[in-house]
Amino acid sequence: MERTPTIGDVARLAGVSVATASRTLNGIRAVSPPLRARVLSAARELGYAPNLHARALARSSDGSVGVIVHDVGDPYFGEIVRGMLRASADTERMLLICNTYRDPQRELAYVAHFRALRVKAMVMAGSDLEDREFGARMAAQITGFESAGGRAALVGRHYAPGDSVMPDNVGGARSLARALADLGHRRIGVITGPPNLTTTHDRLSGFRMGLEEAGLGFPDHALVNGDFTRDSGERAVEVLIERIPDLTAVFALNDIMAIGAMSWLRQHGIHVPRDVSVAGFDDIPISRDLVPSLSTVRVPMAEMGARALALALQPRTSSIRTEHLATELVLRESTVEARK
Amino acid sequence: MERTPTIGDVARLAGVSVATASRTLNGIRAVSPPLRARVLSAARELGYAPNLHARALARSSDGSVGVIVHDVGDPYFGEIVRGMLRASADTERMLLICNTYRDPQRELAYVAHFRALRVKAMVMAGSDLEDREFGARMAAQITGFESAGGRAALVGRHYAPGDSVMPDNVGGARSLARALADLGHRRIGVITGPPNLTTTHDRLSGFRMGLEEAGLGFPDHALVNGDFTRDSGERAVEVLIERIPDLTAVFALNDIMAIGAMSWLRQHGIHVPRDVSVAGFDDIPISRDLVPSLSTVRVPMAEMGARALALALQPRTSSIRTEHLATELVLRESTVEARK
DNA sequence: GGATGGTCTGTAAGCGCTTTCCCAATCGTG
DNA sequence: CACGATTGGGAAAGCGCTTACAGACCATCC
Repeated sequence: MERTPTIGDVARLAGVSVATASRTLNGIRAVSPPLRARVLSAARELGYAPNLHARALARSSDGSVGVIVHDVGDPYFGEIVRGMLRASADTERMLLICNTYRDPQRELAYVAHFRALRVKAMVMAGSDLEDREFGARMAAQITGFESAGGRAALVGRHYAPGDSVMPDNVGGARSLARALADLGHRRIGVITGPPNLTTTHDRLSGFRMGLEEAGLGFPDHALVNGDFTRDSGERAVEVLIERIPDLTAVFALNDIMAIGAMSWLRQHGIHVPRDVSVAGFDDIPISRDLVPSLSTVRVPMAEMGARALALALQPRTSSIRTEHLATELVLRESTVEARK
Repeated sequence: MERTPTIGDVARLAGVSVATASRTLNGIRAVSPPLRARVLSAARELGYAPNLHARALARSSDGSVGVIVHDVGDPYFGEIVRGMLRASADTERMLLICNTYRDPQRELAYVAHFRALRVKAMVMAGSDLEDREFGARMAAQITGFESAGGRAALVGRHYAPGDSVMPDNVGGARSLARALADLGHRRIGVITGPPNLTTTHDRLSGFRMGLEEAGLGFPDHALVNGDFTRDSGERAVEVLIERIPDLTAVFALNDIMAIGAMSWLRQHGIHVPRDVSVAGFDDIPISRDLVPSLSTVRVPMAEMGARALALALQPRTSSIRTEHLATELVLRESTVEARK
């Protein structure tokens, strides 16, 4: 078990002081070519790699950015992360990615961890909770982080006190509602997300708004809670069909649940879209490859990630900035005219 | 821009030495209850969070584990990462996850970065390249890392000199080949992965082996290169159909490419499975929800991730350990008897 | 020729934490 | 009651790096 070489070893081998070695290794100009060459070759010879903790300590921040998402395995967040990675591909910048699995405690723990790591910035994606207690603690964390010089950017959050990028959930759901109404659907079931998420709230109220504009009402029993997972979509659609046997359309608040719903329908001999139309939200990559391909609302996930990262790396402005990104209705095969 | 409180501030406020504060905060060695209480309340009052870089420097390692995968957005790697996260959920352990997008340079850079961070262990998932130069450099990195006390574990790699977990690619492909042969398929096209990946190599040779056991040959022109992405599957199947118009089955070396292939076939009026059977490999979560549901070979991805992490956290043994995990043939709707 | 200024280089003081070493106080025991 | 054995707490020495600060050297200019 050898000792890892330090900058002191490099300096000694090169016959210079550690200061000179450090300056050379960091590319600071004022080092004469001969010394510079000696240092570099010494470093190479020893296989020297700087200890980043020591560096971060001395500089009192490493340049890395903390990223907090619900689950990178979920295509929605996967795309957001991909966008961030693409935007940071060329730089040396390190992204630290954490999954909360929607556990608020874990989320707070990660924020604390990132603060302890003195990251340069944090990006948090995923709807926040409509929970005062949680919101307050999160706000306190973020404010503390920023007042110590950190930067925070958010994706799709309303309440947290930081710069954010927001997809137009309300507008997207609204145009989807109108599209369904135009297709003649009158008995529409909705599979929601967790009731305390702002995303759920927004998509739902946009949808309701769209229906009302078309002169349609929307009974409470047409609403079943899901939790944004495939299996919950499967379970929810069963409840829906039981409650409203003559349903003509199902709107799931995200694509994953729509996939679960379509699977259940298919297994129970209910043809999509002939018997029941199905629509989702997000337009995750797989949606176009489903059979039938899924009608949905496209959310520019990768772009949201990239923009959020950019926001997080820009210096702080006096006012909080919010960038709104448009969503786009994508009608595919899974929605057709309502049967009579 | 306030100064972040340090352990010194806590100690001062509590009226004790930093040593006592540190001991209290780390729960190490008995500190008398009154002092302990004073320290804890001082820490709470100041909102103290230890600087992890300083801690890592003093302890000469933080406990974190570096994870290198091709792309977490790819369901295969997503599941592996999920397995690791689940296995480390209860611990304080931090996983640092990096995407290489199969860029060997980036992969080497990440390894170097993790060494510089003095991580406790690294887990690398994804087939390695059959490239001597790259292999040598990677081996040097890993050996260096381990001889400095680090631990390395690999998922699905042959050559790198570390403990590893390996799915039985050969066996899985072999039983799939036999299943296709049993269904009467004689003209089978194969969509491969990148030719220099060991995974490609193993799956292909297993498949060939299975066919030969059934007394079938396998012409070169029935082979088209893909790169494990959906779009490459789409392109490859087009070439295949052009070359062998009376094809009865297509085997894609992973599910994602099978999805692309099915999409192309569908768009060109070729019915799966009636006209052409399609099979994949991996059994990613979406595979069962496809229409038709996809026949494939199940690879226990999450378990591989969990096992690899466990391996990485166990102390090193004198000999290299390799855990083999079984794969399992999963026949679904996308494969049926060959048409005459 | 000495003062002036510029360019390199080295010395040393941190960055914030852990941990060894040591001392003082307390305890148990014959 | 004296003694070693324990125990709790503090001083201080690092961990490996960056970066003022200052000193050395050389060329330039009046």
